[in-house]
Amino acid sequence: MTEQKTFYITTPIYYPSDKLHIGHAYTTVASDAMTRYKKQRGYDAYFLTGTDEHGQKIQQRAAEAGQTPKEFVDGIVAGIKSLWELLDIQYDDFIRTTDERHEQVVQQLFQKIYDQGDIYKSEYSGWYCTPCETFFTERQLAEGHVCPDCGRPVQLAQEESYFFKMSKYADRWLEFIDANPDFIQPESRRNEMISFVKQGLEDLCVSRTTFDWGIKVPFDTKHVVYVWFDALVNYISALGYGSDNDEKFRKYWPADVHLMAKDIIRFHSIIWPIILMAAGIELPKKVVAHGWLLMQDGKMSKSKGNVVDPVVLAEKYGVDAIRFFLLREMAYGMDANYSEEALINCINIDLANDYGNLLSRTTAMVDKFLGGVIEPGTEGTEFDADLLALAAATPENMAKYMDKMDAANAVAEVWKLVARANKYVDETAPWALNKNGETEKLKTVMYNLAEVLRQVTILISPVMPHVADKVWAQLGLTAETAGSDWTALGWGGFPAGTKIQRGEPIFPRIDAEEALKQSAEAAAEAEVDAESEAAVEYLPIKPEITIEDFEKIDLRVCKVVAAEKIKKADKLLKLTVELCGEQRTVVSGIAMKYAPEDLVGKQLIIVANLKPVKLRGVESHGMILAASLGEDMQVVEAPCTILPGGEVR
RNA sequence: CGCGGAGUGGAGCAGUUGGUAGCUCGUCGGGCUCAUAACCCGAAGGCCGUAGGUUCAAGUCCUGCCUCCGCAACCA
Repeated sequence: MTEQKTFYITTPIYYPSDKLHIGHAYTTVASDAMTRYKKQRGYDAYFLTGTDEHGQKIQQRAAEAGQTPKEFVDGIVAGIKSLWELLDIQYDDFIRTTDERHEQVVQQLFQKIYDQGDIYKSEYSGWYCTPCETFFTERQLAEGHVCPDCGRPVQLAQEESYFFKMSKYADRWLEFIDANPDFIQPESRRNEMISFVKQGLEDLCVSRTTFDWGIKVPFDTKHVVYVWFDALVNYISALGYGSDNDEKFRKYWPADVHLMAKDIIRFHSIIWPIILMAAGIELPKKVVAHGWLLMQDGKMSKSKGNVVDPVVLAEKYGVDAIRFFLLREMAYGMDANYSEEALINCINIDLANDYGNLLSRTTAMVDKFLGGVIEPGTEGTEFDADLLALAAATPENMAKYMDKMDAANAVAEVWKLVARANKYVDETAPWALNKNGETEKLKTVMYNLAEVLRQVTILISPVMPHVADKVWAQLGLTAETAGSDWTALGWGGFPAGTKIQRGEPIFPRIDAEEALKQSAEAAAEAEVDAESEAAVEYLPIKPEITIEDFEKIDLRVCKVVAAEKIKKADKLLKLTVELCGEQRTVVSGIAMKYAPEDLVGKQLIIVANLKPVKLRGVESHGMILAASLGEDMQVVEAPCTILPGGEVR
């Protein structure tokens, strides 16, 4: 007896510092649909998702919320799990990097790689620029051995760190990629990664000492393991790698697909494989990057966040519709535009008009013409063959794309069959057959339509897990009689003599105008909320200083005589200001709010005795004062009755 | 020259290994009446960003340029 084939798919583990958005939902829904599809085809499919809970940002966020990091992530993880429940995500395991089973494996791997000499303690971390608080490698330094950012001298500084010898594996990586052309998908990403590695791989710093919310380096507990090293290991730790019970690891590894958005392909296609190489573990079979869901008017913002909150969408339009839309719209490997209008369109056209309506008209005709009973007739029509041929080919057509992780085209193939069936209704004109008493033909036509509906519903149920039950109810079937996997797809599987049960439309059309109006109102409300929320986000008051401290700061009135944008810098303006009878140049980060011409002639306040610094190549002698709260910002204008040079205190 | 992506009929997109430019929506005209104002057919509408090059043949390969969009950097 042959063993059941396995299929192991993963999403990235999500970073719970914020609410998840619809992009995360896409990755997860796609993985879920793929898993269900593989199960339908008889695979032993295993689907892993989870959360990546360590790191400085989490530590900070927790501190802000007045919680321990663990308390903080526990709260968010609960939210993520309920979102997945809402979206009907059936994961087989949910790993958290704070799970003990995970931490053990990370430490074990880190130790192993260290023991074999591929992780080493660095004697020096590099050249340190104190004002910039940044380390640089020899190569990054600017001409004259100075800081590439500010141009000031750098010191040879020692920060103890552990490094992973990635460089050593670059050639092996390239060979591997060469031998496995399908490893990185789509191909454009593959090329990108190859050229990245060919530029030369640096050893990777894999430990941190500046915070402690992480997994301790086993042999040097001052250090915590770098979050990506930590996170990537989840794909095997979740399977019990290196534990007493590594049965799942032996069964499912190597993973068939690591699915993710394009921004983290580098970690998955370069760092992760090299960690595995170093550890002597087999590499995954495929790393697939999908595109981003772009918001209609730019990127997602907090105030709009509410509108694209998957929870809100799912409640408003239904989980099946959201899942269908996500998978149908996102072209393989490309970015897609999200808009609520597109979502509504997709629901009305594909689901309501094409699929839902096919069910309605079929059940209506069976009801009216045949007393509600579906059974094949003894006579067919000249149009049957074409319909049956497409129905027979559709599963394979769909599979061709599905197996490439191209859900959008896979769905499109199924929809060709839906469209064909609608056309078939027109061609055969059952109402005419009814009128002419051609009952046998009529029965055949209706049977064929019902059978197409059954097939389509089975094929699409990995994408829309709830739809089948609704369709079966109207067709007079159950999950058992209709079948649920590919073995049920043979033509003629529809039980003859079934009595149908007409019902309400499964996908009612949506009044786009009305729905969008509602959303606009909700968005406006959310914006108000966001604003009041933003108002609450005051920066904390800094520690007390003395009047002597304050007197060190020399604030002066100055007059702007010239202003221009600094190229290659979105936020910077170069101002020429006059004070005390002299002119000086100041760089100010206000270009997002002010055009150069807005400022000329204005009297502003300058910190006059600030040490000069070079920004984007321009020397800045001082700092212009500006008031800000959140996104809002305005320069502080000085009274025009005081001449430039007048002091402010 | 920071990294990357994109420029195809009104809108949103497909176009695999180069060989008559397709799909969905919208528009117009027609058909049907079973159905969720749904379904079916037909039509109009494209110098495939631009300038060159390779080729018998280029949306598809090569080079330059233009425009747009993300990310990074910049906030003294």
